[in-house]
Amino acid sequence: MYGIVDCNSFYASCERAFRPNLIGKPIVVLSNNDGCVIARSKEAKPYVKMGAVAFKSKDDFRKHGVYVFSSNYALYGDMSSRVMTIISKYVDDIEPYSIDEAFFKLENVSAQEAELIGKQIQKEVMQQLGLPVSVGIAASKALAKLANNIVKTYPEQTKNVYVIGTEEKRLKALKWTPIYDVWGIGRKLSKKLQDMNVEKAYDFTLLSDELVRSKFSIVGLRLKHDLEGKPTIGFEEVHDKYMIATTRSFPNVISDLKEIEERVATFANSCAEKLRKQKSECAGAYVFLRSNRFGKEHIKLGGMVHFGFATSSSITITKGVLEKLREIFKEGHTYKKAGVILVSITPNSSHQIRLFGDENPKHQLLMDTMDRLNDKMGQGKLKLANQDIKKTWKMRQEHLSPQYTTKFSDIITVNCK
DNA sequence: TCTGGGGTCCTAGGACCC
DNA sequence: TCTGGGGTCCTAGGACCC
Repeated sequence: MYGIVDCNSFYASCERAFRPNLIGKPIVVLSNNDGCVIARSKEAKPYVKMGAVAFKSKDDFRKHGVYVFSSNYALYGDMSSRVMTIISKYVDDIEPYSIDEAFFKLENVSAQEAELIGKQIQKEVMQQLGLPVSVGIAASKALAKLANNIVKTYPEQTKNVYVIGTEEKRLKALKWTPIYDVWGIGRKLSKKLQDMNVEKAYDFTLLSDELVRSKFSIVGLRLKHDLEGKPTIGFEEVHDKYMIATTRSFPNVISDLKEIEERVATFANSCAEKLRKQKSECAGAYVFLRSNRFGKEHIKLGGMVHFGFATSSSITITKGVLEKLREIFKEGHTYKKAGVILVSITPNSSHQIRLFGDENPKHQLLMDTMDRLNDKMGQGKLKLANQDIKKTWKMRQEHLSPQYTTKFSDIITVNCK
């Protein structure tokens, strides 16, 4: 059987785990730059829409006593890995799917046993981390997702765990689930399906394989089979990232190339650090620049750099990216967002040596040293000279909570009487 | 003043190879 | 009169997910 564990309102729950006085209170967590709402506790859902723009919602927050947090990824990332560790103890295989979700596999268990395991996971995560989770279990990943939706809708009746263990339950679940709630059916596809009179997940499974294949490609067909209870969407082994990106919006628009270069150099450097962390190299990078998508101007520029060999050197990557940036840059426009995306990523253990034009081996030593120093002394202590040195770009984070679990100075003190 | 960021997978078409 | 077949790699774009 396949299962999925999904943390409820994960970011909001992480904040609450260290602030018990917020139990039962509405909480929202904002995106980078405190831009918009990306997580809401159950209590906040009636008052705040997902994606609500923070500066426009201030009055609403005040009116309903909503507690507001900036996103604290050091905290969420650490809590996430603790959740994953607990799940691993109970299951035969685990596939972390996102920061707050993981699929798992159970071999040779009955529906009753599976439910018991689900309950144990739920209980231990709550006890050890104070995080509420929903568990869905079924014969395939898509059905497990469906079961999870049922839990989210009926937390009391299901007691946070639901198993689709019989054919009868499978059909009931399919007939209950609107097509737009099916995992893998987004806005575009649900519109298309509704035009074909497919309202429920069940209706989708009634279409012929040929029709689904022709209209929704192999992806749609796999989903259909998964919903029929024939597990088709595979269990993915954890692998290194195929793509690594650092992209940011600027607080204000920028039109000066020099300023953009500084920012982009920092993005490239941050990508290179992530790349080295996963022990990979890349052979290319994409750099892009674009205007404010809410403004009058609509300009999107971008270009691909090929390094000619696989590298993880910040120097090589930044240099290539900046050259490409200068090439694509157009004077006389205002830009709001830029980013760097590394592609053609391969493990550094299989580095292909080039007869001509490989990288200077000294880069590797220098990067190792930089990484070690930055690890020890704090991120960004050592930078490349083309990064933003004098002017520091700070993310707007007016409601940031402490790094309770990853920083010695932020560990909370508990008084035991 | 202010509107997020980071990923995956698939398809179609072009260029090329034998 | 007729004009093969099978394949790879790359890129851009679209759809989706959290």
